[in-house]
Amino acid sequence: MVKDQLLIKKRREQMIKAAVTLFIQKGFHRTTTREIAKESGFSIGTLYEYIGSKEDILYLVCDSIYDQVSENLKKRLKQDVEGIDSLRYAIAALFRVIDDLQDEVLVMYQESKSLPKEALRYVLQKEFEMTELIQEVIQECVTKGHLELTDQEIYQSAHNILVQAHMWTFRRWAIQNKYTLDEYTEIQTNLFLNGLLKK
Amino acid sequence: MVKDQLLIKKRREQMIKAAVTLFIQKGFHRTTTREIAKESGFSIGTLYEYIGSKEDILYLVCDSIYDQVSENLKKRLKQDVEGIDSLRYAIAALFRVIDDLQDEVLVMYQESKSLPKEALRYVLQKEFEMTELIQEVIQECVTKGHLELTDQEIYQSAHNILVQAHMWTFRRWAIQNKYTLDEYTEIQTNLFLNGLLKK
Amino acid sequence: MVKDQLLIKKRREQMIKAAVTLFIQKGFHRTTTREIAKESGFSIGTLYEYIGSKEDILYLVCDSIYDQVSENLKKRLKQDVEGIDSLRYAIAALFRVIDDLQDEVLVMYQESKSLPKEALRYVLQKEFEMTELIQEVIQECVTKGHLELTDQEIYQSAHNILVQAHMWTFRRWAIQNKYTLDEYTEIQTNLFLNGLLKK
Amino acid sequence: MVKDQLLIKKRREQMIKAAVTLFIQKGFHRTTTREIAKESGFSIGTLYEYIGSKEDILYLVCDSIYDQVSENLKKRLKQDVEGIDSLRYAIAALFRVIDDLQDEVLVMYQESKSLPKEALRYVLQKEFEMTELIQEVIQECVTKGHLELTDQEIYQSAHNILVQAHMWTFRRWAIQNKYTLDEYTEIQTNLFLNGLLKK
DNA sequence: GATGAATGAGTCTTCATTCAT
DNA sequence: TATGAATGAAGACTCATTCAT
Repeated sequence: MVKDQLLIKKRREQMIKAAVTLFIQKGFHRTTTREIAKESGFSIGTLYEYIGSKEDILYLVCDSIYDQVSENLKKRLKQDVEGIDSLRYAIAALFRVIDDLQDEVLVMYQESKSLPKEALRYVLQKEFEMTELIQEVIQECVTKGHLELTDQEIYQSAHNILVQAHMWTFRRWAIQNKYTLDEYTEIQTNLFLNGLLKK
Repeated sequence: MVKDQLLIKKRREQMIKAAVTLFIQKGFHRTTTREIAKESGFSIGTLYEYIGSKEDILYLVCDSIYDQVSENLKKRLKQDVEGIDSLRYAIAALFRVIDDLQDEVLVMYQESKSLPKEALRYVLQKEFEMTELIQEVIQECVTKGHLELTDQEIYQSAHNILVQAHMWTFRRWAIQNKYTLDEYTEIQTNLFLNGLLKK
Repeated sequence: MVKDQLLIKKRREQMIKAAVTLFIQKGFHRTTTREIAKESGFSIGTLYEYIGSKEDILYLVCDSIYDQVSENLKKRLKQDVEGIDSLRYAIAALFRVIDDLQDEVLVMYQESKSLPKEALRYVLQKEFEMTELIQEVIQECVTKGHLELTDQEIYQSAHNILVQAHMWTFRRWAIQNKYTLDEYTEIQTNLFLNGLLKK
Repeated sequence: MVKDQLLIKKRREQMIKAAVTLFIQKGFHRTTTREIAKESGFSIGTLYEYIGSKEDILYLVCDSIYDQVSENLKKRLKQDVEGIDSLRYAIAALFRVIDDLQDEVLVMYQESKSLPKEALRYVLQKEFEMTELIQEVIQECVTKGHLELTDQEIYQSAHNILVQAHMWTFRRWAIQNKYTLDEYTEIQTNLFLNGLLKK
């Protein structure tokens, strides 16, 4: 196996990019390691200098996607917004991040089940942490008195919002030709908030 | 190919049952036709008397699941409930149906993407029709003045409800150990309705 | 896997014959499963209907050779010969059997080390049993008073005789162009016996 | 390719040592060049500065083992022993040398067949020369009248003795847990000589 | 002289599908 | 109708060897 850490990083990025492209087109199982190597720009031998098995690629892909989503989301959440708008803003931010990484997210949604058990657990953990980011924003709104929700409702709302973000990709056939991302964001935010605002 | 229609039906049901069991355990791609034949109780030769290719099995499975969900849901929706409760009732019914067919729904969620294009279109069409069932219930509430929603909101709400039903299965790792189906139903219904009721 | 036991036996015999031919020529590791299939007269797919892995073939080969050697030897040992001649006869019989199965024995000598652990143990056990056959003949001569040997000497003599039989194959480059099997048998018998006869 | 002869010698010795260790553990074919390089303490690139192909390593190993055995044996044979004892002594010396280089000898026994033809011939030549060393000792005993043997018997006896020495390694599973090297030496010497001494 | 990243031919093995019985 | 033996294309992965630095 190759030693140069920088090279490893570079090559793996090449692989991940190639893999996402191919997984989108044909799914994980129908994509061959040779195809990934070719799309990555190197030989099958070289591919295996950087991974141990085909499943490793799927893992790298999932891991990288989470990191990207997470990083981008955190970057956006830093903005200083107050009150109920902080939640509005968070939802919009999340939706936008997912929209930007649409293909990647879709791949992860469809293929992560093929991960070996241990890796799957790890990936689910990341999904959990992402949900918590949203949960915290909601919690803050509740704490500050802008929303009135039970703990269970907070927890479930966070999951709902995340799934609604993912929905934008995995149900694109039903949604994306109906409205733009901005419209979608507004509709979902309204549906969600109108019921939660104190009356 | 076999001609006796009754036999065809019987054999296909055997296959579908076997396939669902196996797809749940190992996914479509990791399940072999031989395994399906064995689990079905007949030989690989016989299997191919009733299907043309492995993908046909996946199609049969998906088709059958939709029919079951659809049929069960329609049965439940027949109940005569009035006003906003009709929607409450519809949500509960949907959630219950999905819960009953949990494994099947999960398989469809995870594997339908492997369907050949034509078959996928057909299956999505069924998903559409299912959404319309919910949409109609919402629409009725709006028409009758129990809810105030734009057309887009109606459309999106129907999708949301359906996805929330599916969520109960594909996010079970995060939800099913938190609350029972009844609790889940109540939480989701509250979150949804409290915002939609006229104030 | 194929069910018809008779067919399994037949196919495996084909495989074993093909494998011995090839292993002799190029050794186990340099022989591919495809070559074995081809030489056996069927496709690679069919080959794997009758074995689980390449190592299985080696095991089948070794097992079969032992059975052949053993069977042939036992057949020959049945002859009714008395006194010290029973030993002379046994040695000659053993040498002849090994000579008949020269290639097979050589393969086993050179390749059995590549057997997976468990299989190796099993094969060594068979080698042991074969040695015991010789040991018994010697023992009988001692018991009857034709030879005077300690237990250790009996044990070691049996091993020596067996190795001398194998030697005829694995040292053929030094021996077989010097004398015929009959001559070899006589020389070895003399060298061995002349020292053991009571003086 | 490197030119410094001293360095070549040093590097090759490192390689041989590493290779023997690994060949013992896993055999020639299952050992990779990378592993040999690593165990040798240098890179795969460096390895190929000192050899042309993997087979070269096997050749170096075999050649080196013969040289060691041969050298050690000759050293021991120098002792001044007279009469039949010279043969006793030679046998003991040979057995001891082989015992000292047990692993190496075993490797050679099991793997030399994988040598390319030309190299194999060369190695067999060395084996021949080694046999001749023993042959000479026996011949001397015959010439001096201590033993009475035909030429063929002399030739074969030398081979027998050598194979008995090797047997100590390749049949260790049956012998080494029965008696010590000294006991083994005594048994074999007795079995051999008692028949050859003039009566 | 030493390094180690890159290569790709070659290997074992799987599995959907066919077809004679 | 049912069976299951036969097929071979295709896939994951290995490893001896090269060569630019």
